Amino acid sequence: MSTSEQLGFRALADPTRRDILHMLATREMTIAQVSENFQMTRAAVKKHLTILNDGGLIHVRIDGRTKVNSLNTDGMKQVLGWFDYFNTFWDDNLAALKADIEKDRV
Amino acid sequence: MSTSEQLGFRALADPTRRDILHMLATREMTIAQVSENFQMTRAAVKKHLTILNDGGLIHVRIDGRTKVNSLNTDGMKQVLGWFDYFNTFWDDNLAALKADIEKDRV
DNA sequence: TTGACGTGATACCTTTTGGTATCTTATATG
DNA sequence: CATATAAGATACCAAAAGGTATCACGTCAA
Repeated sequence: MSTSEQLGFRALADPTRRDILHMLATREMTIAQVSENFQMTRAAVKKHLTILNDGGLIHVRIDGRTKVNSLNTDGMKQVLGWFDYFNTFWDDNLAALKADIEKDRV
Repeated sequence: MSTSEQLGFRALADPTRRDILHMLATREMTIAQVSENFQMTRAAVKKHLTILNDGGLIHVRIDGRTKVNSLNTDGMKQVLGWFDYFNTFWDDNLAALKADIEKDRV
């Protein structure tokens, strides 16, 4: 049952990567800009960004010698899609919450 | 700053644990029953169930010498709540949609 | 009570993960 | 061109994750 959200969930497992996603929600950032917000080295941040990209949660745009990272909302939705399975069994509150999170119906 | 979903995301990172959650969506199961669905040993399954319990994603009920595992929908909702942060940025019209959901149960 | 059975706990092993340090490559800019 | 700068690549390390094997504990049934 290898699914597309496989690497997405792995990417979300680390708190640093979840923080990065929250940062990218407000603005797109280069690797250097993201690194400024953490105490780890730029190489470590780069690893996290690679994992986020592998999970389809961010999009990378090349701009000269810089790379601009932005949130990939489609990837986030795919991860959220995993929770669809439970809709049949859960109460209406969850369906409402999930609909609230997704900006439009898949 | 909420870190309540911290262990929840870690628990969801493993595909075996996600499969277990899908199983528990339909019915509650003992450790032995869950183990029947995987190739790994019962001890390994027990480890996964412990991690799921630490993440607040399942609930364990003691019944004599057996332990019955069931889905903890509240824990799942807490994980889903992490995605709520993005609502402000994903869609400007979300506020209206949110109001519709709360009012009319769309 | 005696034993079987369901589960818990521990030791141990291998692979993965998260991190640093270092070197190389590519691109602006003087 | 020369040089500083942004990012990629690799080697390496410690810790965590995922697994097995094994033994101990509690509970049910004969």
